[in-house]
Amino acid sequence: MAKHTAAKREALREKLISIAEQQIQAEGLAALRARSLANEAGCAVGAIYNVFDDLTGLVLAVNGRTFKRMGQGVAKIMAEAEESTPSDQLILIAKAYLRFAADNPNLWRALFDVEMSLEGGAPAWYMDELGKLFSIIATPLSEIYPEAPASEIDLKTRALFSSVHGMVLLGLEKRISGVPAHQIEDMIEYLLRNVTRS
Amino acid sequence: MAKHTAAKREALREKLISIAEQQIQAEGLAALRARSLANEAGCAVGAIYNVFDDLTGLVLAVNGRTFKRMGQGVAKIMAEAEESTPSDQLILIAKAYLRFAADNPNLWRALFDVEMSLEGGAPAWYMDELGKLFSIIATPLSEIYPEAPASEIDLKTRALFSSVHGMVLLGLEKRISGVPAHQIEDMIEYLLRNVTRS
DNA sequence: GTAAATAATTGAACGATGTTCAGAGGATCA
DNA sequence: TGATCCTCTGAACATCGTTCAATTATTTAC
Repeated sequence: MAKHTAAKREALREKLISIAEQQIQAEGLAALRARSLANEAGCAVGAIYNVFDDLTGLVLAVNGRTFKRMGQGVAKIMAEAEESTPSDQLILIAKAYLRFAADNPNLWRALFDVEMSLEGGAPAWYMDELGKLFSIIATPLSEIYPEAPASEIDLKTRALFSSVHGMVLLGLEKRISGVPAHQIEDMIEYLLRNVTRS
Repeated sequence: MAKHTAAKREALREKLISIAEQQIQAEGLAALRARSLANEAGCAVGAIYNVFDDLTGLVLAVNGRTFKRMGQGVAKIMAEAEESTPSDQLILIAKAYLRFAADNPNLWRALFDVEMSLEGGAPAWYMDELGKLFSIIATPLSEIYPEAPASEIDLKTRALFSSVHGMVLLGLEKRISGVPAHQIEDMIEYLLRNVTRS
């Protein structure tokens, strides 16, 4: 049984991620507490630091799950929309993004609120996941602008993703300029319909 | 001299706001420390709480200044662009917003990062300042859509502001998908030019 | 002008927080 | 079985925002 400790380690890791996920979902990233995590996981506070560098590492693991779920949701929408026009596809993707954010507000916010001060920025898989999302957007965009070079498609992709992100972000933000979800849908529809018409 | 204490109180208030403003500008909102503030202001930590409810109150005061400066910057651009087409005006406003954010990244971020958990959300003057920004955007939009009812102009205003905000936010975010400032300008130009063409 | 009342200021103390680390305990391997 | 390694423990540490009894300054009342 040479793998006993490794298995226990992995079990604790998964357990902590699940508990943190629940906690963030229920109370938000800012409410995450090391002592409360250890309590619910049935371990000592120090054990957390044997599995993760710090709480940021744990949150990044939670975000990995969130990214995966979000990616699956968006990919599923795209699979169902093979026949639609590129413009409709973009709108469907954006609405799927909105729906995910509206259904998982705290987990979604944690994707962008986590403190990543150390070193050169986000970890590689973070950028990978973002890249996947971008490439899903780039596909219909390439159909709309068949002559455009890759650099231009990339710029338009970033522009559209950032715009939709902004509408979702501020639209869901109750304290600033929050609006009903159907209004956010209308905003998305207005923007994308007008940008992408030829 | 019945006003001595009130004057001193106001002086300390202004001093604290200025110091906090410097600190946020230099090191970011997260680096603000009560003890460091008191040190630089030459008072005890407790004195801060005689002038502000808590550090959030102080940050809100800093944000008030920031909002004012930003509003002036945008208004100045609009004054210079009376002759331009509505579409060009929108682009100039957005670029002024970008320039302000790029020139004052930490103060600009503090506008949205400050924790406003208490009660029903942002203070009234916060919404007022946002309303002013919205009405500046609504003016050229009303020219582009002269037949649109107010509710529709409002929706489009929110859509465009949120979109530009998103592009500036993610564009300036080094760790996620940061890009050179001129690329953000290109993104803004692409989006607004295409949305607003008739 | 002086005494009483009111307000501001102080800084040690409080309760949290994330993180660490010496010691204890269990797993692994020769 | 014994030696070695790794993990786990939880008290201790440094730091944070915030409080509050005591002290000092200012204002008011006479």
